[in-house]
Amino acid sequence: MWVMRTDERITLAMAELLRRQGYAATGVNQLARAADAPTGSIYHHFKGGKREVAEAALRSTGAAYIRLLPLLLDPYEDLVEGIEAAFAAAGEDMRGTGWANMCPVGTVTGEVADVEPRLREVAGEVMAGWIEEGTRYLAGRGLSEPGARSAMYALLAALEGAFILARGLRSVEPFAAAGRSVAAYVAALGDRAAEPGGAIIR
Amino acid sequence: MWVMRTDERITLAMAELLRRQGYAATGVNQLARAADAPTGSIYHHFKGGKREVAEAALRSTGAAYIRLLPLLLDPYEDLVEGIEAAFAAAGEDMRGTGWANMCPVGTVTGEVADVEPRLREVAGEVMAGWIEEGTRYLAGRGLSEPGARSAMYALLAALEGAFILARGLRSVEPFAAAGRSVAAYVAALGDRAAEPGGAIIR
DNA sequence: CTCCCACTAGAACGATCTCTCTAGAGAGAC
DNA sequence: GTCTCTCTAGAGAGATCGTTCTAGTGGGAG
Repeated sequence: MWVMRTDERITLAMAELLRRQGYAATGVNQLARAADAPTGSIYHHFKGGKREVAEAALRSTGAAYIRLLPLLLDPYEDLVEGIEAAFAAAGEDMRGTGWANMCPVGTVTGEVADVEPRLREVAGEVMAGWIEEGTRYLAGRGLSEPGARSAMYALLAALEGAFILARGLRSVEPFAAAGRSVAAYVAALGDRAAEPGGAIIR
Repeated sequence: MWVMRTDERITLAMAELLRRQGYAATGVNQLARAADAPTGSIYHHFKGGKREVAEAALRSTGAAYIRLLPLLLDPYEDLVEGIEAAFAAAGEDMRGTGWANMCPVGTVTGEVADVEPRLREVAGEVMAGWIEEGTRYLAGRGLSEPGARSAMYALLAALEGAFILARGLRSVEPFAAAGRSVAAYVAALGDRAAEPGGAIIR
């Protein structure tokens, strides 16, 4: 049977801990236990220690998350409808995991951007990548480039915020409302793009 | 000259630290230094220790934040226009503070909801209060009650998410886009409410 | 004045933190 | 077989954590 490499196990365990309890509250010993690896192995694979593990975890989950965008939206011919459905799916996933499945990138950014500047940088790079890829995707679905970019900013903001509200309120309602809001925005962008005057800029 | 009570100073310093570096990364000694109070005084005023101080900080900033809603939106006769302006103002405030002025309620919720259940509860109460008061306000501005509630969920989600994105990306663009998105949603709700058929539900 | 009590002040405690260090296991080269 | 090198394993160092504890200060009541 194939087994995961130790450094991958460590990265994955860190990502899981980050999204449940953040960076500062996660200890190296706890990480070692979760990854089923001794403390020494962590420092063997990640000479930068806890921070370097967190960087790797942010990058790896960042890459995984953006792949969900086409995965969730491709099945819907109507983009607006797809967005509402995607938000609803995210909400159900959160409910199913006991309101724990936060986005680690958002959690870490909110938590220690000042105290750990390197993590802020990495999170910023991941987010910028999301914007770029997401903009390309939405433009491919018919939005103007500036409209797609703006919609992507709005979508990510609504999504990250919905995670937080849902976690605090223990309700999927924030996801439902955020989805309707972003859908309305994309619909408005599309309407205006379809007008005789042509595409709208903002 | 009037001086602030010690417990108020402690609460305020905690709120400031929470929104800059979160709960876990904030130490009691650091809090004492920031509040200019000895460690003993903290435990005299807050027998529950660090957690109780955080609870007080969440409640007090929660009450302060919701007051901003009418303060920012009342000057605008057009609600949709006011929402865009309010988001822009929040973004500029964040830029002006070096991208540090997060919402402590959002930060703490994302960070330690699992590890500190009591803080999650308090954050949930604060958020629920925001929804209630905000719904009343938006209904007073002409939205149907269900529409106002949904808009409030969307507004808060977009706002909390914009804080995070702006902090990571060091840009006000997330606030601008989130503002446009929520504005588009409120406009759509209003349009439909103004239709001959009457108010829309969702 | 004395008494009282709210509060200040910070030393000290045990636990826990990140990180380092030494010892050895195990696979592949020769 | 032996040598080598990567990785495992966890004990330990040194700092810092949240909290408790004792001592002392200062202002108002009687």
